[in-house]
Amino acid sequence: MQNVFAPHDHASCTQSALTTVERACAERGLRLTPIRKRTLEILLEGHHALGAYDVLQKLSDDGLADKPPMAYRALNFLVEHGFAHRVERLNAYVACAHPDADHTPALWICSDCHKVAETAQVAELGQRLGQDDGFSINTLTIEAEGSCQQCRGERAND
Amino acid sequence: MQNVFAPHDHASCTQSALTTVERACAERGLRLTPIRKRTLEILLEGHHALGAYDVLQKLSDDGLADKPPMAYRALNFLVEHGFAHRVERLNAYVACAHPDADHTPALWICSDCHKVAETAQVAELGQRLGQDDGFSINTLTIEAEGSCQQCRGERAND
DNA sequence: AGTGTAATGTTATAACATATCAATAGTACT
DNA sequence: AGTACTATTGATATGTTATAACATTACACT
Repeated sequence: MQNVFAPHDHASCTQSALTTVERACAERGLRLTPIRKRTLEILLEGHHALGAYDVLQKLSDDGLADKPPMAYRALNFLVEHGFAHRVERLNAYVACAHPDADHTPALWICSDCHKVAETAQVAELGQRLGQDDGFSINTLTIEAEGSCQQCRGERAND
Repeated sequence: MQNVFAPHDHASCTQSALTTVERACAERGLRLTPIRKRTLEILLEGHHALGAYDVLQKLSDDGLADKPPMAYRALNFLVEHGFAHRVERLNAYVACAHPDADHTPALWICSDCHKVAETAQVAELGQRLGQDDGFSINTLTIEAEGSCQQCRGERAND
């Protein structure tokens, strides 16, 4: 998994995510309807978290949806099936960087460039944390705000 | 640190938290004004997360505050100084179970009894996670939703 | 065509949060 | 005590995020 904070070929990055999701939907009998697909594309435009109303605005520009529930439904579909993540700290959403894996990600939110990256699976870690307290975890949220290597590097050159 | 999910002497639990916060404020030159103190007491009434407007309602019942900013100011004061935590997943607030330590807690949210517990410090763990990605963490959020031992035990008896 | 289910469309409102400015209370100094 | 300073509170208005509830349309299967 490449570092989303670093410069990269974003077009191919987007395309591969889209293809992966399309395949996953086909396999699982899920319908990637126009609204849902466009919502995913919108989230994939950058590695930034977008609020539901930001997404709605773009959907509205495209004439696809113009009421809050429409955006929320599409976003919830993507989140439910692991094609996007909700960023709790931002009340916002990001496209998933590797939608083919069933994973509990840790999200890194750079407060400088506002990009959001995710790590590999950390579910195991959570289970271990919970066990100490006899707590059985359904869903785990790990999010950090800080600064990415790229932004720290740039600040050093100021 | 005792298990908040388990039955316990809540009066003394509350009292000791209150005393600890009072002492901390005295030491650090912070003003635990009536609104702030009452807000803490409200959060301490149970180990549940309360929304800002729930808190506001109670403050209003006591004639202490009746406008949203008043509740938010008190809550933010408590959170800033480590006397309460914001639960991102719930957009809600819990009293801190050990307000004397500077800590990054992991919060366990029982979806059955709705109590919220916290573990000991997990900041170190986060730093380690972040390092792998060259990410420098300012604040770390770890929250899990699941079921506590007590509620699982009770369900077994259904 | 008829039925069941999933998805979309629409209205209204609930729930959460803050910007801004005015008034007041506490505090520190002369 | 009086003044200046700062923190806190009081009040208005609005911004932002999210969902309940219900109607309609599209699709899949018989």
